[in-house]
Amino acid sequence: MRYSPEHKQKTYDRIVEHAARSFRKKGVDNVSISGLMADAGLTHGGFYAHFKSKEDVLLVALERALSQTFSRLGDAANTPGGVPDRISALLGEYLSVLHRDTPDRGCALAALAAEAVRAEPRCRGVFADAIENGVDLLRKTMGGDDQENRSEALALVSLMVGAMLLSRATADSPLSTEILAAARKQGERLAVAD
Amino acid sequence: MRYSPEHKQKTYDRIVEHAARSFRKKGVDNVSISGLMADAGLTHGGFYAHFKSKEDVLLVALERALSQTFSRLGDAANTPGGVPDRISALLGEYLSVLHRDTPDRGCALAALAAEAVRAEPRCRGVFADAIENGVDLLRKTMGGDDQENRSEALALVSLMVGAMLLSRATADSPLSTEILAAARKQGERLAVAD
DNA sequence: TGTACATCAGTGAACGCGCGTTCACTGATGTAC
DNA sequence: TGTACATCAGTGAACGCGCGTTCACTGATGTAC
Repeated sequence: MRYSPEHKQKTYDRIVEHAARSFRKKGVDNVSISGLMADAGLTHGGFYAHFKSKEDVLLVALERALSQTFSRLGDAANTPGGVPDRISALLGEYLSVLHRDTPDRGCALAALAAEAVRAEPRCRGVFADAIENGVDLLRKTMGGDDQENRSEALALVSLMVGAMLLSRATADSPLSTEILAAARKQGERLAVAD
Repeated sequence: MRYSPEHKQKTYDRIVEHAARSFRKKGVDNVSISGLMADAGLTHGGFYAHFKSKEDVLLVALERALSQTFSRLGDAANTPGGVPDRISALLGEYLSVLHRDTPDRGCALAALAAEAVRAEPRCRGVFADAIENGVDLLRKTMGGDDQENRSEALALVSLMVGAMLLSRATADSPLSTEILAAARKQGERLAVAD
């Protein structure tokens, strides 16, 4: 079956999209090549026409997942209003119960950072780029661009990712939503105070 | 070989101690029962004289790891000086390059939260207790105990865990130590400001 | 005190299973003439 | 326009491997008498 010129690209995209979701939902080691290909409507052997290894698809899937997350956060931060409103919208989007309960569509840093780096050290470069993107987005949203601003943005990213991680780690306790609310509140304080 | 009365307890402790380190170092799925028992100087079959399953030892190992971490943090916070000094000592202990580079001896929330909850939902209870312990320690260190204080403590725990996670996820980039420094600085601001 | 027996932590072969990867093959479509 | 051939995305059997768990067994020590 020799397919139309853009067919292979479409298949590739389909595999990456399913991989980006599965890895975030199940963790690196609980995703199998067979499962990924079945999700994409294919059989396992064909995987190697697109990727050299499982680690390769992980890397590409992480990039896709992270760029989708930043695109969504950028939209949220584009809300009308002043700096406090925009910061509040961005934090509200990230630190939501919906985000907590749909890790397969959410931030790959919160879902996968520890595992992915263990499985494939090259992930560190992808994560570093993603964090810089997050810092840029936050600095633009906060306004100003001095050194203090960068330190605040780095801490805010850490706070957001950490709160999502801990909220998921306690998902059946009242603590879970309490963490989200506390991170929103203190995050706003960090971002808005001079 | 029937052993002396306290022999079994010693073996159990030895397995749990090695498990607590291996899980943090390698992740849940990359620790094998055989490896664990070999670390403890035993063969794999004997594992089931001590635990019902791999998930059971994970649960116990997490409890041990977390209680060791809090004991160390409590010592650090017991430094002489005022509230800012104690907060600074606690943050400095947690947000250190040493902690980043020795996950097998460090905080299990930063190393394992995402994976462990996926592998064994009962871990959520262990993590919730640990976070409450962290919050208690921070509130005592900050002084005061009103509602705002609790919100600050929850955000500080999230900031600390998130910063450690991201610092490890970027361990070969300049960003890694920048994250640790930013979290120390902004963490002190959060804790000390009223 | 001496002897027979019960205990049970630890051994190591065996189990069924799913994994990542390889490979000979298929067959619809693009290309050469 | 028609025909022969090359391409290569996708198929599915097979590979070697390590896993968690089970189980019949061992043998040093504690207990019963």
